[in-house]
Order: sequence, then C-alpha cells, then structure tokens
Amino acid sequence: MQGVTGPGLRERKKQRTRDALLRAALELFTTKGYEETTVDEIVEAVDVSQRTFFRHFAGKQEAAFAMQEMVEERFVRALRERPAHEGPFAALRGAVLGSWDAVGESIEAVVPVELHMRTYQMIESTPSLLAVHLRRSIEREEQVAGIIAEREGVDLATDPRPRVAVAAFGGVMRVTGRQWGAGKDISVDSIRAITESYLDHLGPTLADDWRER
Amino acid sequence: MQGVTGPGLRERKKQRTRDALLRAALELFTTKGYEETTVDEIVEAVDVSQRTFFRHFAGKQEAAFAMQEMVEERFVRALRERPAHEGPFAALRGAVLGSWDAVGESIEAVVPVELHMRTYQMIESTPSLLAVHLRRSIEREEQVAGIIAEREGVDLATDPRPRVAVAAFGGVMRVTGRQWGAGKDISVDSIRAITESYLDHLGPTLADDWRER
DNA sequence: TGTCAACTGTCAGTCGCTGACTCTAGCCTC
DNA sequence: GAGGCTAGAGTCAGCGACTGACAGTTGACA
Repeated sequence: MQGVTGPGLRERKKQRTRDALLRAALELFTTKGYEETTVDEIVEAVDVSQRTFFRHFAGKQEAAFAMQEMVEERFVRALRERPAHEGPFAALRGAVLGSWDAVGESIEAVVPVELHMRTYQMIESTPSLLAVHLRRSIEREEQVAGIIAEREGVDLATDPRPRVAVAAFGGVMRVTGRQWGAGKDISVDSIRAITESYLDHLGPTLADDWRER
Repeated sequence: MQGVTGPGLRERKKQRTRDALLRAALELFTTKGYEETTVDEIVEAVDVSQRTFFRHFAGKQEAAFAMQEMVEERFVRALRERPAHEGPFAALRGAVLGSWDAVGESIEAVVPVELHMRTYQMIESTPSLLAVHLRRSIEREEQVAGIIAEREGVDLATDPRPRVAVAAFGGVMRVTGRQWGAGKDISVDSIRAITESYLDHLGPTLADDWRER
C-alpha cells in the first residue's frame, strides 16, 4: 500500500518478542537482581520457550548489555560523523553529549529510559557483569582509538596518542558513570551534566590540534 | 618431636590435594584451553571427587586466578614493608620488582614458574578470564591506593593523588603484561626487564615526594 | 582407646546453554 | 488463491558448572 514497504509481519513479530524478552529481563534483573533471576523466569514472563530466548540472545549476559550495545553503537556512529575540523577531544565530547541527547528516541523505542538507567546501575553493582563491562570498555576503546587515528591521519601502530587520548577519555567516562550511579538523580539530564563537567576538566589537556604545530 | 610443630598431617594432606588440583587445572587450562577443560577432567587427573574440587576452589575461575592471588598478596605485603622514606612511586616500583625476585620461592613451591607464566598468557587470551582479570585489577588498585594514602598521610576521600598514581601505575603494569605476553621470551627475567623499562618512563612524573613541597 | 571433627565421597538437583528434531505460519510463486 | 518454501518458535534430551544433604573415613586429641 505504501511506497516504502517496511519489514514484513514475520520480522515485526520477531522484533516484538525480542523487545518483550529484553524488557522482561531488565525489569527482573533490576528488581530482584541479576544472579537471582533465572532465564526460565524471563521466558515465563513473556510466555515463550527457553529456546527462543537463546535464539535472540547468546546468553543471559548479552541481554543485560543489549542496551549498552545500542547506545555505544550510536556513539561510534556519531563520532564518525563529526566534522573533520574538530580535534580529537572536541569530537569525542561532541559525540558523547550528542548520544545522550539522542537517547530519548533510540532507547525509549525499546525500553523505558528509566529502566535503562537502572540497568546501568545494576551492571556496576553486579560483580560478574562489572567484569564483562570492563572488558567491553577496553575493546570499545580500541575501536574508538582506531577512528581517532584515522581522523587525525596518524598511524595507530607507531603513534601512542590516539590510544592515550581515548584511554584518558574512557577513564573519565568510567568515573562519570560511577559517580552518577552512586548519586540519587537517575536522570539523563543528570548524567549529561556530570559528563560535561568532568570532561571540562580533561579538556585543556587534549584540546590542542595535533595537526597544527 | 621438633621444637616447631608445623601443620599436622591432615593439614598437609589437604594442602597437597589443593596443590595437585591446581597444577592439574593450570596444566589442562594452558594446554587444551580454559573453556575446553571440564572440572571432571581436572578431578580425574588427580583422582578425587568433583565435590572436593569445589571445596578447595569456589569455582573453575578461582583456580585460574589462584597463583595471581598469591603473587598479588605478596606484592601488597612487600608494599607495606617498604621503608617509610620512599615516595609512592619508589615504593610501588620496589614492591613490584621485589615481588618478581621472590617469585621463585613463593611460586615454585606450588607450581612450576613456567606454568604460572603460561597461565598468565592464557588469562589474557581467554575473554571470560580477561574480564575477571580487569575487575580484579581495579579492586586491587583500590586497595593499593588505600595503602599509598596511608603511607603518605593523605586522605583518600579528598585527595585524588593516591588513586591517580596507582591508576597510572596499574595502567603501566597492564601494558607491561600484555607486551610480555605477546613476546616470545616467557621468562621471569624478561617480564622483570620490561617492567623496569616501562616504569622508568613513568618514573619522572611520579617520583617527587608529596610531603616535600 | 574412644570420641570428635575435618576432609572427602556420593547422590540428587538447579541453572545456563546447545543440538536435533518437529511444527507452525508468513512469504512468494504460479 | 493453492501450494511449496523457509524462518522462527516449541519440544526434548543432554552437557557442564555448581550446590545442598547425607554418610564414610581418618587425623587429632583428651
């Protein structure tokens, strides 16, 4: 009927079950705890078979990080689209803050933003998930370092600056997350403000343009 | 009979079983891979029941990190015993290098040093273990930051310097480990040399004594 | 020497996760 | 619009990590 034929009914159904599983999983994780939640409980809440859960998610952990994955991918895309004239730090900063702004549209379509925020806190306070979170962070930083190196036209293999800059940036982001998680204001505005403030401290060090000397 | 009555027969037997389990576990982990090794295979190699394994180790993972735990505890002890006049960086450096020297006596009593070295590489190259390794690292850094703060007589809650110094130090140690793991020389001398060299780069920045201004 | 307690073994069961097979229902073609 | 194709979901059986409960063995110690 319409000019653009979106995904078919089958595809939409699939997406709906996935979203339902994700919502149910995160809701259970954040209320009764990750370790205390069984996959059986999740699938029971959505009324599908356990096998279906494992067809959508590689494991319980993947469900816990599904939203993080989405947000980070968005951040990476935002970083790639940053104007070429921006220095590394300005680009990183712009991409993060832009991501937070876009959080409404991209997250809310799947789960309530408030649930996503609680999920972040749960990850930070669950040992097994914190471990995975840290590993994912350094893997992501490696990817981001590659993007920065490309932007600046330097060689990642010989020039340590991209990795150093990204590591410093990532370190600030980790502290930011912790600080926010420990506080009371669980809003997007809150974490946005903390991020901005923390990055301002780091700014002067990294703001200078490597290509101009 | 002797003046000093060491641990009784029961205790010695227990320790022997634990050591045997550890050796068998690490040997299997490093040869056929961590994920590919089952607890049943480990206990079969030592000829004890599976239940016994789980009485000695909280889980498969704990066995993989048992030696790291030992080395790190030794490092922490060495750090506490460092002369009070040393600055933070000198104390950290001395404690690490001292730990490497003492590796012979403390490790070899349980497993061959070479096996311990291979274990380290296995941890770095096994995703699930790398994740745990990173979490353990930041937890350990928190503890070490506390010791440094105490040594220097500063307040950890208000003064960021202990955490910053330890984070930098820990970062260098992580890079050191990776660098060593990627190389060919799997000896203690090798990692000691790399450690020393890398720390020398960091040195000038942290070497100044905070108490003198 | 006999009692106590620690260490271990056995057994049954939970939970995360996977492979193999079957069935159902969108999709696509004729 | 009927019928074949196939993606997605269900069922079943099974592995591996881990735990609780109970029972046997053997050092420790009075």
